[in-house]
Amino acid sequence: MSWTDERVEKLKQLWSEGLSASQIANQLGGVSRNAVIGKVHRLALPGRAKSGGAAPSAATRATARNTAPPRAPNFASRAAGRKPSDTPVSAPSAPRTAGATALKQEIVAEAEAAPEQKTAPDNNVVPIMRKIALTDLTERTCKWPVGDPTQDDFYFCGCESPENSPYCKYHAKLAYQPASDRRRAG
DNA sequence: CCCTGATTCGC
DNA sequence: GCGAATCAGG
Repeated sequence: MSWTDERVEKLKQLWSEGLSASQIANQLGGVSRNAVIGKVHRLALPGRAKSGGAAPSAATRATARNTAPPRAPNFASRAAGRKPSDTPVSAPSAPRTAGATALKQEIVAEAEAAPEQKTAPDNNVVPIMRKIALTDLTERTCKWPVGDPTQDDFYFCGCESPENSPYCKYHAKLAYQPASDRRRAG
């Protein structure tokens, strides 16, 4: 994936809105958080403000950096040692499309299509809902939507999900059940 | 462990 | 220019 004008614009926008690099990487799709940070630097965008008011500036950072120059393993090849844990993964609910609007629509659709949540899960009480916000979702948090996205009490499950699955163990079952079974599993 | 941004440097 | 590996820290 390359840095097209549009993607750079999105990057600038999200970064200025205070989203973290990993969150931006997720929204853009196809890039790692490192890529985002690297791009931010190349664009010379303002980094995240440091402590209170005092200006850390170059001096402080330079000093801190100086403490760790002797890095450069350089033995063999780094390429060989690279771990391919950079799975794009592309979850079903991955944005990828356009802006927040599209994202929200997608979520709404998903929420309406999937769970029947009921007000009383009853004997079906799910594990532990961390009740996290959209912006707190990561690759390993359950992205199961709970409630009405247009309501204030909407949240995502947020449980631990197995790295590849967009859902936690429990919600993965619900999500991937045949529609016929889902009717009563609610 | 999870996460954050910052930097270096092979590509 | 790009971004993984790494560092430094919460």
